[in-house]
Amino acid sequence: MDGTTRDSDFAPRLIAWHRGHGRHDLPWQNTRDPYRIWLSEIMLQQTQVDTVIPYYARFLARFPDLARLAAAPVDDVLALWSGLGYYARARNLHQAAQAVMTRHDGEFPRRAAQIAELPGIGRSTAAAIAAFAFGERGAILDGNVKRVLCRVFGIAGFPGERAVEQRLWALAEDLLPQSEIGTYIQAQMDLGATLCTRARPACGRCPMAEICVALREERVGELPAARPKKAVPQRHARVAVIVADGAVLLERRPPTGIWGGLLALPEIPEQEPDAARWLATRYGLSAHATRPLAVLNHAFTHFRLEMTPVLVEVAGRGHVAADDDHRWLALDALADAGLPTPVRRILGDVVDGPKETPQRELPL
DNA sequence: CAAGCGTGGCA
DNA sequence: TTGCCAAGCTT
Repeated sequence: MDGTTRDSDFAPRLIAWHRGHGRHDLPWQNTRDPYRIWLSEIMLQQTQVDTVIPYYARFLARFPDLARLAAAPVDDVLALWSGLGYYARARNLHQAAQAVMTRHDGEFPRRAAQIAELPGIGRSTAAAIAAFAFGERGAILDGNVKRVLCRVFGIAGFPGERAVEQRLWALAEDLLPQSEIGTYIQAQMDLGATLCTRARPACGRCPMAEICVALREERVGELPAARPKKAVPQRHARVAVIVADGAVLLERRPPTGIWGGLLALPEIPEQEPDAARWLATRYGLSAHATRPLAVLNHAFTHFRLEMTPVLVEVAGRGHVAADDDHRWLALDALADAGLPTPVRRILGDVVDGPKETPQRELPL
């Protein structure tokens, strides 16, 4: 080696490595069905393979093809997405399916440029779908590729920053092989996910070891540069678990913001100390018992939330209608609803009793 | 164009 | 316990 990393070395090394060491049996591989490939790419956005696998199987069992997805109520789609996070992905997936039915006559578009016009599909995801399903030559730039390129080519700066990202896109385009594009793209993801991992990468087994700038300069631990630190705000919410006839009252979240469009527990305003009075004013229901439930802390990427649930038992459902934004959900049917994870946990505790936490016996 | 958007795993 | 971030997109 002359000490320089040549672009022309990159793709051949990667493709050769992939034959013996890549992943070939993931549930969304060995198909050219754009629907299955698309679904996998959306679920895998900011989400790791092991997390996605069970969701992917359940989703396909319920929605085996694009037409059935398009025809389903969005609540059914959200129910299958419940727990996976980034729920805009599910809403966009559903809208995109309907767009393919109406604007493309049910035929999934074949060109990356057209694919990228569908909601929830950006440049990288469009290129991946076009490559896997139709063999179109195009670059992707996901977290795996960014990490590998930053290390192999010694690129400093936070990859989320515009200038660095533009440089990475240009590099990714330059590195594209002329053929075997699907294999190449999968190989990039596999290398990043299995060897060139964020923590403790397996440089000893890496096909890029001989040409990797970060390895040669002992900067593997520094590249890619970390995201700039930011203070994470702490928020609080008091929520009502209103139970009547074995069902709990859920309220739809606004379309934008956290858990947008999902069903969740109604929030008791901060300035209203009396839960029972709030219940009467807000819903015309009268509580015959209220009791506090276990406080739950939930961490998001960009803030922390302390949820204080209050159990409110009411004699009947009163005049609270099950309109589009309100539903009485049977407590034995939690699995069927699109609920955020902390809400699912709180309701699970109401049904099963709170998880036993090891504690000393209290002296009497 | 930087911020908003979930959840779980791992150090 | 806390911090960090993973097969990104939208606004």
